[in-house]
Amino acid sequence: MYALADCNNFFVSCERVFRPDLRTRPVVVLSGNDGCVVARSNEVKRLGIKMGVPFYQIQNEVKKYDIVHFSSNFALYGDMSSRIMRTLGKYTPDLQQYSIDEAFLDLSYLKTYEEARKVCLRIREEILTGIGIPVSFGLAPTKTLCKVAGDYAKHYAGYKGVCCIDTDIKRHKALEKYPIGDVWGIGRKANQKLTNAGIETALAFASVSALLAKNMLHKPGLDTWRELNGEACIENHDLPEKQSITCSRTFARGVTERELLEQAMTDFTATCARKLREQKSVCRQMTVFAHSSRFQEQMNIIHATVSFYTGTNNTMEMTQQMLRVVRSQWRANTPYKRAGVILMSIEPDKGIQQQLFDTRNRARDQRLQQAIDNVNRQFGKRTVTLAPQLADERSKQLLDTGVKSPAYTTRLSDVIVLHC
DNA sequence: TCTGGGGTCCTAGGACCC
DNA sequence: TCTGGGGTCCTAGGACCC
Repeated sequence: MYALADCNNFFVSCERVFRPDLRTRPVVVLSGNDGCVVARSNEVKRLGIKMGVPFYQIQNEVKKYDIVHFSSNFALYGDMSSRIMRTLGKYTPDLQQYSIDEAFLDLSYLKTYEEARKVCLRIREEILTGIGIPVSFGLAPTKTLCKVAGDYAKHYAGYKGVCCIDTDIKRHKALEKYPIGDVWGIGRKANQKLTNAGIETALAFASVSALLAKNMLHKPGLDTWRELNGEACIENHDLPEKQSITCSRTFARGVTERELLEQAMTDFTATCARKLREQKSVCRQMTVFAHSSRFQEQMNIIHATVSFYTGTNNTMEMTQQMLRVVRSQWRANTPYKRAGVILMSIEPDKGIQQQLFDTRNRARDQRLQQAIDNVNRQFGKRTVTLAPQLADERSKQLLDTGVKSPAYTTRLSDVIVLHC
């Protein structure tokens, strides 16, 4: 027995906690550079504005309906998320966080679905009053069915935020009206394929033979088919350690100055390496990329994957390699619009294979890196940086974000003060 | 003018082995 | 004329998720 806890309109809800005046107004939260809509209030959803639509394309609606917009504030969303996850964790021995605003709770320790439903109602109330975020719950024997139930909980007020699929009759009724394309794991391509074959609802898909499901959609599709039929087979892929770590950005404008691009990418490399050290890992591969706008006809691309013979998490070593790639592939007069660094082949930092002809003094590298990390942990992330990372005004403009709310819960100077 | 960022898993096909 | 059979490992790219 699983429960899916899913925050409603999460980023928008976070903003509204500290701006109660916006509770009844249409609100959107935007991606980096205020590019796309990544979260919408119910009022905005009702206007038919789609997830991921470029913000500039909806300017008419913004004016007409007086839509309020925010740039993403991940310091706020991350902190609100961890508060919610802590609360959920009190009610299950096995909490599987699935995304910033969703988690599966294993509730098999409870005897009946009715008991589980009451627990979910109680958690919902606790989070709503204690943290201020509305959460919907889907209860079912499989995670895919939880997703379906969660959807019903969100869209029909009668469920009071908790919907339960615990009998075959309820499963039938729920899947009958559920479009196949909305099922968790069925994406654009699979949806097209299934609708072409006349399979338009989740129930229609669940009713075909296992063989047909597998032939049409391979293993992932077969897993979805099983889950819809009540057989739990999507594992708790608890991956405490990331298998890849990315830091990438689209710039506010095309960057033609090489030093400026190097500066931004040194920052990306440093962020990736810090995350790698935080999870006590090393990597053996790093992909470095930068390219001009993907909406232009001809794209100029910097792209290379560097291998480290000895697994590393050292910012300086990785930065040297990153700069070597950028300097050898950089082309003048190219406006680089997007760039990033991806770390792969990640392993625990214990028992790294040493190399006979290693030219680096790794013990010394590590002491220096630790010293820098200690200073930065105590005095702030950018207290000690590499020289190419030195931020100047131009780089701030590159990553400029428009209207960001204060870091209400993570920066002392932004805490709201009440004068009574 | 303007179009996000960070992940996972699966599969096919190549290279290689005996 | 006729050109084996059974494996493993790695990688790139596709599909999917929020």
